[in-house]
Order: sequence, then C-alpha cells, then structure tokens
Amino acid sequence: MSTKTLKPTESELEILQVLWERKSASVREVHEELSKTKESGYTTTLKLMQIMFEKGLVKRDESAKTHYYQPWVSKEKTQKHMVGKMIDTLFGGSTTELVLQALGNHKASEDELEAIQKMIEELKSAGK
Amino acid sequence: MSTKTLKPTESELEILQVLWERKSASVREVHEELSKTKESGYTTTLKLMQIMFEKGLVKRDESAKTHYYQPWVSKEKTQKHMVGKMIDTLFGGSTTELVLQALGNHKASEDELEAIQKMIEELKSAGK
DNA sequence: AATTCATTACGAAATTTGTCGTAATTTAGA
DNA sequence: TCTAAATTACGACAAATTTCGTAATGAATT
Repeated sequence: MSTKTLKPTESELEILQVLWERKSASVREVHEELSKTKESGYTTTLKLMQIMFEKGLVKRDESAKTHYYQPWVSKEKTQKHMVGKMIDTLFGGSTTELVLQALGNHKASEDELEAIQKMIEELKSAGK
Repeated sequence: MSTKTLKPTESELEILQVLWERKSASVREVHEELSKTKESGYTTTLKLMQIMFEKGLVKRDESAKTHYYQPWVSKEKTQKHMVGKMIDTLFGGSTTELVLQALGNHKASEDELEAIQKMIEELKSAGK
C-alpha cells in the first residue's frame, strides 16, 4: 500500500467533498455542483479531476464514454492527516489547544456539546 | 485596519511558528530552527521572510545589520481563520465533527480532557 | 586600510496549482 | 450512415510558491 502522503489542494478538496458525498460522479456532475459556489470552466474541473486521477486521489470507471469518478482516499484518512498537520504546524502539537480554539470560536449546539462530553468520558475510562 | 485575509503558506507557517515562539528572531535563528527538521538553504529562508515582510505577515527591525523579525499577524487570528476554513472544507461546517475527529485520533492527557470538559460546561451555561 | 566573514538584496529558475482553448473521440439521433 | 452534441485528451499559459546562486553591503579584525 502506498504510504505516500497525499495532501489535496484547496480545489482538490472541493472536488473530493462532492465525491465523498455522492460516492460516484461524472465530471459534469461535479462541475455543476461546484458551479453553485464557484466560477470556472468545465474543462478546468475536468483537468483537475484528471490530475487527481494521476495522483491517485480518485479512481474512475472508463467503461462508458462518460467516466465516473470515485474517491480513492477516504474522508476519514484525509481528515486525520490534515488535522494532524494542523495540530503540528499551528498548535505546537497540542490537540487540546486545537479543540479549545475550535469550541471557543465556532458555534456548537447543546446537543453537540453533549456528544463531545460523552466522547471524553469514554476516552477517560479507556485511558484508565 | 486591513481586513485582508492573509493565508500563510505552508512554509510561511513554519516560520511564523518560530517567530510566535521567540517573539523576535533573525533570519539565521529562524533558519537554524527550521534546519532541525527541514533541508533547505539559508537564502531560501531569507527570501521567504523578505516576502512575508512585503506581504505584511511580519515586521522587522532594520536598525542593525542583522535584521530582527517579529510576527505581525497574531497566532490566535491565524488559528481561528485556518480552523474555520478546515471546518468548512473538510467537516461540512460542523465544529463538532472536527472536535470528535481530533479527540479520537490524537492523544490527549487526562488533565487536558478535563480542561476541555470545563470549557464545555462554561459554554453550556453561557448558552442557556 | 585591506581582508574576511556574515548578512541582506536581487534575480532567476523550478514546481505546483489553477485556468482554459482546441482537437480528438464517442455516442446517439436524424 | 452522417451529423450533432457531449465528453475526454492534450497542450499551453499564468500565477503563486519554493528554491538557490551571486552580487552588494556592512562590520569586525588584523
């Protein structure tokens, strides 16, 4: 298994978002989705996705004229990788600092806070 | 006050880390620090820091031959900005998802977990 | 003052990313 | 079959980032 550290770029992440959501999509479909919030040409999206294919970020089904793309890196792995990197480069290695920063500056509902509490309780008893 | 959204690049963040830590440092000092974990020439670091100066990411004292650089963007603002961006592009806008991911995958000590719990309690009572 | 040494300044190249126009290809419909 | 429409392939370019070599500058030592 290739352990190469794939760090998707900003644009690549936008595309991955769509693919993670839909599991599989054509260039056209991805492009339509992105067009809702972004201005750029169809061939730009196409090219990006082709490059992502070469990099191994996505795979694709070429059996029909219209190729269908699927994510090849998992959302979880990518999240883990990027969060880890951010903890390192921006929070001096402290997960807690990141968490406190996130909770302090970005709204979370009562229910969500409780979900986090529950998680913490589990971690504490597991760490015993 | 300029509200321009400064998004430091990867290399710029590495340099900012050092400056946030030391408050003030020469190119040489920053370069020595970076050299511990990274391979690149002195003039590369110099050039980067000069560019950061032009962008307004750092300021510098030029009164002596050896210039001393200080961070000009705050660590907190940068963290807030980048965490917000990550929540958007990688966690579908959910702060909680990010927090759970961080706690689940990256170690935190008992004490730290309790600090987070405390923070959550405060948020809950404030949100009432 | 002359030499040496460390620094900054500058310019240029290499890489990566994002962009799109145009050509080639394939499919479906007339 | 031939044409039209949509898709992929390809190449090129621009901008941003990272890299470094070399020149210019300034300071300190002899």
